[in-house]
Amino acid sequence: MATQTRRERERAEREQLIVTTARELAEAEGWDAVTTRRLAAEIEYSQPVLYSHFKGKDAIMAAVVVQGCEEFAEELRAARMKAEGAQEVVVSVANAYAAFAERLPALYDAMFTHAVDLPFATPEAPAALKAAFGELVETVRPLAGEDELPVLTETFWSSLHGLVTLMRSGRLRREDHEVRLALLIRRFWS
Amino acid sequence: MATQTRRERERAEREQLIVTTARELAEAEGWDAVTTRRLAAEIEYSQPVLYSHFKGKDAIMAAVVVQGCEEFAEELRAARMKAEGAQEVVVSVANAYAAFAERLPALYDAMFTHAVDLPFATPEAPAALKAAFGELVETVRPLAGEDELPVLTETFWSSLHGLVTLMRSGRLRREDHEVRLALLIRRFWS
DNA sequence: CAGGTTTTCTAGCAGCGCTAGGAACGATGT
DNA sequence: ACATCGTTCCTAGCGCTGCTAGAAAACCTG
Repeated sequence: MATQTRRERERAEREQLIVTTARELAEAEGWDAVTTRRLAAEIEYSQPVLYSHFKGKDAIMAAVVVQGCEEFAEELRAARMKAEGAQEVVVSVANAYAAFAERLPALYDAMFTHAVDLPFATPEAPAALKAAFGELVETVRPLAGEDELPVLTETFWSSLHGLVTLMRSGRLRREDHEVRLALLIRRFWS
Repeated sequence: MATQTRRERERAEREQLIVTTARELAEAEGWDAVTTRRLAAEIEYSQPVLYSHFKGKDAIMAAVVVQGCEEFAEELRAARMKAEGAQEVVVSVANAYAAFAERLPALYDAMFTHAVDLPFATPEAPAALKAAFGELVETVRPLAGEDELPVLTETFWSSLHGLVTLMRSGRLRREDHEVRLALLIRRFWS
């Protein structure tokens, strides 16, 4: 009876350990280093244990993405709350967005670059994803004007995403990042 | 004497065959299908032949990218030339950009998403890359105003790139693509 | 302590990028 | 015309990948 609940708890803890370890390993050495063998060694279990929790490596990455989106949404929310005035809010959120991608590049890649088997722009999308997008919607809302809000948000999001990814992959000079970000906001919202 | 030149020519032809086949295979079945074994089978040679032309798989992809950039630059140039008036030119080039990414998604991914070992935002960048970016610069120039031209171009490019990649990876609803593109241009250039 | 269930591990498959070593080919000198 | 020498090419194999079947170990229960 009680043993059953303990087992379930331990199992849940181990599942969380897998997700956390995968994320840390990816952040430390890149997703290429996150092999099932390596991951199993890090959590001090054998390989097949991973498959008793997740369908495969992609499912582990998807779990990392979902948890990452929760954090991401929180950070965007904090940035949105601490600023006042529509313009300042946009600046604050955009900076938080870029800072997140800069601080956790592997996580960001998994969330928005790698092909993870998750529904995105549909009602079935995980709550965390919708929450993160929702923060952007709320950021854009006061400045939307007559444009349709979701589409405008998607467009602004795309621009931020483009800046972040092209810089991270070495296609843009890093030293001009702040200039580009300021430029984008000015062109977009004035 | 003459045999030597014939051999060199045949060798060059085979190298081109490798690049072309890699690109077609990637476009038809995705980059995951482009394994060295599969590629060797397609060109009807054994695996090690690939390594007598290229250092490794990454080098083959890099060659595909460079050739792809040449085509890309040409298409952008054509789009820029056929339109008149700064605004119309931007619309034309932006549409050509998005159409290229839509028509050749695997190539586009290799060019701007995958980590290919090529210098980008530096003087050592391949001419084809600089040519493609140059087309965007010329597109932006008449509308630059007091902003610095290269940085403004990078920012606009990033926005296009973000739109294209997020849509292609299923993060954005495809049916709103034209609306987003129009929105971006209006927000950016008026 | 024995029985039965659940959990975990060992070992292996097919495929990956890449490479060493020998076989087969083709141009050359007699 | 033939043997020799270089070059080109392929066979076979290494260590790695994600993933899985079946044996082994650990565990709770009676």
